[in-house]
Amino acid sequence: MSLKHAILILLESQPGSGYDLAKRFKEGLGYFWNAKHQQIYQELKKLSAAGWLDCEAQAQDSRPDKKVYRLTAAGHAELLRWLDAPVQPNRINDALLVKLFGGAHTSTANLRAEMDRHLAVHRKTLDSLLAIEQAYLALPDAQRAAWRLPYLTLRRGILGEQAWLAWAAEAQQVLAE
Amino acid sequence: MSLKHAILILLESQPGSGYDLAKRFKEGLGYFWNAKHQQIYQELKKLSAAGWLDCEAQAQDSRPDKKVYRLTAAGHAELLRWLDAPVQPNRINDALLVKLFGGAHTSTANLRAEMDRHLAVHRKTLDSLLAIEQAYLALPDAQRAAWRLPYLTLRRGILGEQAWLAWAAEAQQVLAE
DNA sequence: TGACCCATGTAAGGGGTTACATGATTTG
DNA sequence: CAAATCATGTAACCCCTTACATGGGTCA
Repeated sequence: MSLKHAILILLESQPGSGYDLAKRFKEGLGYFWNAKHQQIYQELKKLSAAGWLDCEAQAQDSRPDKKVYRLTAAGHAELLRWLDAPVQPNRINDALLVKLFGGAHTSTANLRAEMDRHLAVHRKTLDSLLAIEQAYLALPDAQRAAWRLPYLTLRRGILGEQAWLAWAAEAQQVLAE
Repeated sequence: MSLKHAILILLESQPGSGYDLAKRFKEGLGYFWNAKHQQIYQELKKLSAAGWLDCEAQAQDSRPDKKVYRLTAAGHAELLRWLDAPVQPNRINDALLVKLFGGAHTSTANLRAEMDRHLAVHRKTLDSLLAIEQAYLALPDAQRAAWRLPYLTLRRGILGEQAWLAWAAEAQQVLAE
């Protein structure tokens, strides 16, 4: 899939370590691509083996050593190739919907409780996305222009979460009967 | 995850073969849970090994034999257990957003073409969901009541696709500049 | 005749999670 | 004193996709 290419994109704009990437995933890409550190370290190894990354060990005092990765020319070429190729639309595998689909076999109280749990998560996600949007909108024009494509992905998150919440309202009405 | 439990739900309401389930996935659950036949056959084997399904070979003339699976008591208990337990919110790994995020390294023409491809897919999906909704709304009250929970999952699909399209309109405006 | 439906699988490999493992430094 | 941050990994396992494999019946 495209964890590989997400990593290439992040390292293209700024070399970094695995730990570093994990943080950047949580912040920038986190709301539409998740990756745990274990997987990131594995991918970095594979990307290096493929010749797309160079790795330089960097000693630090009073901190563990780190390995700083950066794109090679081949890595850059691969990134461009991937960006040029079509990506497949996403499959969505949503366990909550499976549960609702089969919900006739359990109590509506249970389903309501489940919805409430998810509602809390989605509300929190939306709030944090809106906060990031506020920060973006407060930037000077030049920086806003530089971030306009990442901003589109943020908008996707916001519209998606708002739609989720609108649906949840419908669902709660049905479950209240 | 919950492919196992999606299968249990389908077989609970109606015993069937692997081929059969693959079709039912495409129709009923398909817009929020995807499964290829290869995986379904594997899962059926595992579910049988776990004692959750019984399998009965059924000979047919002028057609290949089929294996009809149905829930055991243990399978039914497992389904109830799963329905009672909380499910984790979904992770979303969306390659299109990764591409947009890194889109500064390619041409906007390329990004526009990519968006157009996805747009066509999402429009088609929405159309088919709306058609299913029309069929649902035309049902007599009693049947509508019986399908109200699956209908909620359909609504999720509709609201989700509409939100996607609204976002795409925003994105196209940005990419048109 | 070619495409599609019925019907079932194996095998290889990639993607991702969970559990386990270590150990110093900084902050509340 | 406890928790979080910095920093890196291994191993086992599950989930899922892709490619390969077979073979009869129906319909245009």
